[in-house]
Amino acid sequence: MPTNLSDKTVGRLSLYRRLLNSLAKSQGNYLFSHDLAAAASVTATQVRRDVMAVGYAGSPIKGYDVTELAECIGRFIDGQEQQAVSLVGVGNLGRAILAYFTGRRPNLNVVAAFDRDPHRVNRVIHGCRCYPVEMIEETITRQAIRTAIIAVPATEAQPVATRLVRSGIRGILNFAPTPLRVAPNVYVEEMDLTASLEKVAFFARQQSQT
Amino acid sequence: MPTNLSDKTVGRLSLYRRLLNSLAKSQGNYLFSHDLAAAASVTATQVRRDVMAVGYAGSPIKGYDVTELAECIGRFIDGQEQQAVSLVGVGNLGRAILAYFTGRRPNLNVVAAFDRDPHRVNRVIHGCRCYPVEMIEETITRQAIRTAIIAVPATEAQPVATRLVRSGIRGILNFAPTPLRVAPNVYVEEMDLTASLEKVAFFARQQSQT
DNA sequence: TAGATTGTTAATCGATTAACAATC
DNA sequence: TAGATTGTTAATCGATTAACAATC
Repeated sequence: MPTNLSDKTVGRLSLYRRLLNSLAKSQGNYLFSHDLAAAASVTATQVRRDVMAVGYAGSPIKGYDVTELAECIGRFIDGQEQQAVSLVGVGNLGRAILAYFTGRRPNLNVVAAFDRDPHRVNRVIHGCRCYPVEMIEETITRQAIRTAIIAVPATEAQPVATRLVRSGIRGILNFAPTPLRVAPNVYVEEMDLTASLEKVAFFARQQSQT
Repeated sequence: MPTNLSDKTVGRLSLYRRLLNSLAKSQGNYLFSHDLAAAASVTATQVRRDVMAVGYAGSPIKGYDVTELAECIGRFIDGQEQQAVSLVGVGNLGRAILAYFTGRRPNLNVVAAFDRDPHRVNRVIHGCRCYPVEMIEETITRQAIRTAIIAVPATEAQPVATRLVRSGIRGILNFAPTPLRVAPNVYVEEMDLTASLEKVAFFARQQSQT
């Protein structure tokens, strides 16, 4: 119902859902906001605010029904039907991403992978069919795929992104170490491993000096 | 010199440095703030603010000297000596991370990897020696490593993090899909691939509906 | 009821953006 | 000089946090 959810809120909701599923086993079927907050490393108020955003109401005595809340978040994030994902770049990182997501989210499947290397195409890798990059437009349009993961070298990321958007992609998870410029109606999440590791190294150094 | 740099600022600086190195080849040796801004997908004011933070001064006529600025940022982020990194978890994702960082940053090397699986230990993978997890404390303490990457299953992430911090680790890049709770003097960067992909899928769905 | 939690509003905090005098 | 950019301050924006009445 709330149409404008922030980036961060959606990320936290995704995390809550997973935590709920694992907490339900160890703890009971009811949780208070501070239980969930502790598991997610956020504040209890933040949890209340986020849960409120999906329109689920807890009880002041019992707290939140774990099963119902998880389902409610699921309906909210996943929508009605299954969502197909495509992957461009089946190198070391691309294959690891494929393996990572295989069977992890039932409603979120990588159904098509693309690569330039002739040795990788026309094979099934981690249960996903790998096509040549020339077939990006045709495959994505035909299967009406809206989400893509980019795991190609930095120099190729922008042209690939442009082709993807032209084919109908509206959300991109970008592992290439360069920012993408796309139309404003396309959501891009940058996963810059180099920048992240440098940040960690920087603050680690700073901490150990004090 | 500026002691309190924000998380995001350091990340952008890391990006600028890489962009500068590649821009220097295609463009000249001087760049204006809006050139760098366009490449990094931020505003020119943001670039000026960030550059100012590392203490480098540009010229109103020439702009920024690409080589000098890149070196200045490098000195700032990397510090004086090389920085060693450790990796825990040499599964699909761990190996891809190893391959990714090998030779990419000269000052940032993964020098020790750890795994529970006897088939993976005591081997050299992508140029990095792999030890059994029992040797975490000894190895990290002896080599005075301050930075670590966690790529183990969610259930093992917290105990691994605790051991790492006890051994002297002060910065963690966490790929395990669960938030870590550590002492406040330890910097943790969460890399939650599942949450990121769900975010992308969510906004892609929302965009294509409008 | 008393107590702890809930949904929700108000205050705070920090980062981003806009604006402008100083500079070459 | 005129012009475009710089460093830097002030205004804006948004998210987080704190506070509180309502609820079981």
